[in-house]
Amino acid sequence: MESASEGQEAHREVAGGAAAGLSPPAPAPFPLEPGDAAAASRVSREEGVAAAGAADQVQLHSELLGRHQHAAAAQPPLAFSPDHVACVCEALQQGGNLDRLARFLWSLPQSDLLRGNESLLKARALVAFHQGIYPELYSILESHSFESANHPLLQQLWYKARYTEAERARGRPLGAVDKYRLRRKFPLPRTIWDGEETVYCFKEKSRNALKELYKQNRYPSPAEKRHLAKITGLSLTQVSNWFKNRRQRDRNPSETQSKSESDGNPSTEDESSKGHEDLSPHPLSGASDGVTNLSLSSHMEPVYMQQIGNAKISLSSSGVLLNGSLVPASTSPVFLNGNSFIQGHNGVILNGLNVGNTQTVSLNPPKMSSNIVGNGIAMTDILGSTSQDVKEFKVLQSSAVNAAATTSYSPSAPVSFPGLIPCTEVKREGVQTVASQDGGSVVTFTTPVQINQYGIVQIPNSGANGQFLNGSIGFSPLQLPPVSVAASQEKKTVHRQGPVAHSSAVYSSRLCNLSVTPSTSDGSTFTSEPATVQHGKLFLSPLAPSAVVYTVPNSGQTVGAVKQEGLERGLVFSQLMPVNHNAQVNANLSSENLSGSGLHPLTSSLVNVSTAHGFSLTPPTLLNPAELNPDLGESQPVSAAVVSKCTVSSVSNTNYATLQNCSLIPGQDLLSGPMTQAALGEIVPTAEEQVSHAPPAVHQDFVREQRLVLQSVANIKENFLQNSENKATNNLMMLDSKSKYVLDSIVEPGCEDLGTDKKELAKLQTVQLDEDMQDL
DNA sequence: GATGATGATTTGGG
DNA sequence: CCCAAATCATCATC
Repeated sequence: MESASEGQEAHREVAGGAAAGLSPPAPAPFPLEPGDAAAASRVSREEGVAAAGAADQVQLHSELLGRHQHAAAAQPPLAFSPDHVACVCEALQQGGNLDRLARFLWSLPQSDLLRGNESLLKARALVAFHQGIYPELYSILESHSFESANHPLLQQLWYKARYTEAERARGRPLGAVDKYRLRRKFPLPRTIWDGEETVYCFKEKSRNALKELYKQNRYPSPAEKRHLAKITGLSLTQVSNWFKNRRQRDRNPSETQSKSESDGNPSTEDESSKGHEDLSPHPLSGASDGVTNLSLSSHMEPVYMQQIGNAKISLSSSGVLLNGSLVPASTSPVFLNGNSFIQGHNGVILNGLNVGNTQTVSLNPPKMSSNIVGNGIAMTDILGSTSQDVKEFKVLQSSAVNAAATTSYSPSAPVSFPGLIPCTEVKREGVQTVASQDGGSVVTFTTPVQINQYGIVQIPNSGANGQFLNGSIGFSPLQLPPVSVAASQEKKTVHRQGPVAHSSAVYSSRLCNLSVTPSTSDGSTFTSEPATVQHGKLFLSPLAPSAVVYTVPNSGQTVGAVKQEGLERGLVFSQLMPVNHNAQVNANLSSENLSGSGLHPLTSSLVNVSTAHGFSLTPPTLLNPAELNPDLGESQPVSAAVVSKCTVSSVSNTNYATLQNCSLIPGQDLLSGPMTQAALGEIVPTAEEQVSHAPPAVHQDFVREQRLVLQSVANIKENFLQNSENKATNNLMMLDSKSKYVLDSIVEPGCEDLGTDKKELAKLQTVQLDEDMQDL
């Protein structure tokens, strides 16, 4: 309840909340009241104290300097870097001491170094608001494009300032309608708003994500909810409430609510949203009736959607997701079953996770080929998919125009995913390679593909390496023994931060080795290219022509368990980085299995498969975010960006261990601004990580290198270190297609990760203060 | 202001 | 703890 309220408040504050007059119960998102204990408490303990201390000292320092040098009429020398200033600003902001913040700002030199410093601008905006100098506030807000992390706060400032102005002008409190009109009259500047429509506190994107999952599963598992919450930025409670309400309203046909979502095409949504009244809660309810929805998301391309039997199939160049988790497709994959998936060479992802019983996804030759593979443009974010795309089953043939790659699935033998629920199969009948238009993509399924609920993909090698994808991607006969990582099964709540976060960060930022311990045999199979297993570490190198990784061996999982919880532990395979004739696979085992940490298994299990052999898409095309999607924000999950930036980082929070594609973060900030670190959540910065913020050189190496590395958390640290040492040669990157969402959910910029800086600052200022005192 | 949409809350059951 | 059902509160729109 509390969390719900909190979440609601938080969102309302951010979104339309302003209209309601900013309900007071919840702590204000920003401390406007000096001495706000709640705000102060938001500063993490150690760091917070340190920051506050530093801030105090800096404040004193600046005041002293001001007094001391007043006579000289000289601008006090900048005793600290812009980052330090930013940190102090943050500390003062969080401490709610705006008056002091104002004085601090006032005392700062008009240094160019500080110009453009976002924290400083934010602080100035806060001060302007606090002092009622609204024109200045508006000017600040409109003159600088702020990071999305600061949007909520600044948006609120914007609206509240407008309200206050109007109230003063009218001499009476504003009503909801008045505020609504003001919001319309003074829309948020794009500098503090991503442009995404927000209705009822929920962003359209979030709604779409919820709808997507709802269509496939009206009763998402807790894990799915968590994942959804993560990617939507909503709280778990909100997600649960949403599903609850949605189910309820779907159940009540009485309501006119054929719903806005079903708006145009009720028929297309009925299967999933209506007619399920009798469904009993079941994680696979969506599939329980054999209905599998392949949602489609497409931004600008025509998409073809076909419904065969009771399966809905939506395809798009930007990625399709099946059953559950929305995973942004980087290269236009087809996601089957969200959490874990296998992505083929050109973007076909077959996820083994409970695709459902007896689900058969038949893909019509021509259509499927062009759609699933129609990958050229990929980059579109799934969440960005307009519900219309999905609703309107009409969709149409995707113009393969954009598809530049050709992928053909033509295994000579059935591709089976052992362990998968009975008869779950994805088959492409009428195996025919569709001639790609202008070299477009072609996907051909000659044989049924079976996926198991663990995301294990076993593709019975059909002779010649079981050419599965475009001939360039084959399945090696090699089958590794079931992998299980010896790890404590401690509850997540135990070690959330600290070591866990750290290891996960390291882990994700530099993929190293996968320590696998052949053990339990739950049917898990790992199919991959030649690999070597040494000392519990599995090194899969050069994936040669074929670079499709499958499997998600999971120790301790009951074969029959078709629980999505378990599914989450599967590895997630995604093709994020087509690299020239190189194959790279990064595998990450579930953190839960690996370390028993609190890392979210779902996101912590990521595998990137980069296979470029035979890749026909020209790197530039794929790697240019702007081209892919001009609207992509800096936080968009553009795998290509990684290639260009070559900076890898990771994000993890209490529940998540996410492999972070640093390119999503403004490179400069990442490299230089500690504040960005803060934005990364609970990652514990380490020397190794610092190193991971690799120089451009990494990119080169990365591009050239073929590597498949799997690492277990058990060895994460040491392996990482090893890799650090061998950085020159081992430049690995873990890309996470979900990064964006992770980033989206990041809040609390704070100074938590600036511990070092702050301490140094504190020291510095202390020394200076002492000196000043002595002078005085 | 009326109305519908939507998120949250409460209550009761399993 | 999750769910369903009823209900409340708020928002968005006309």
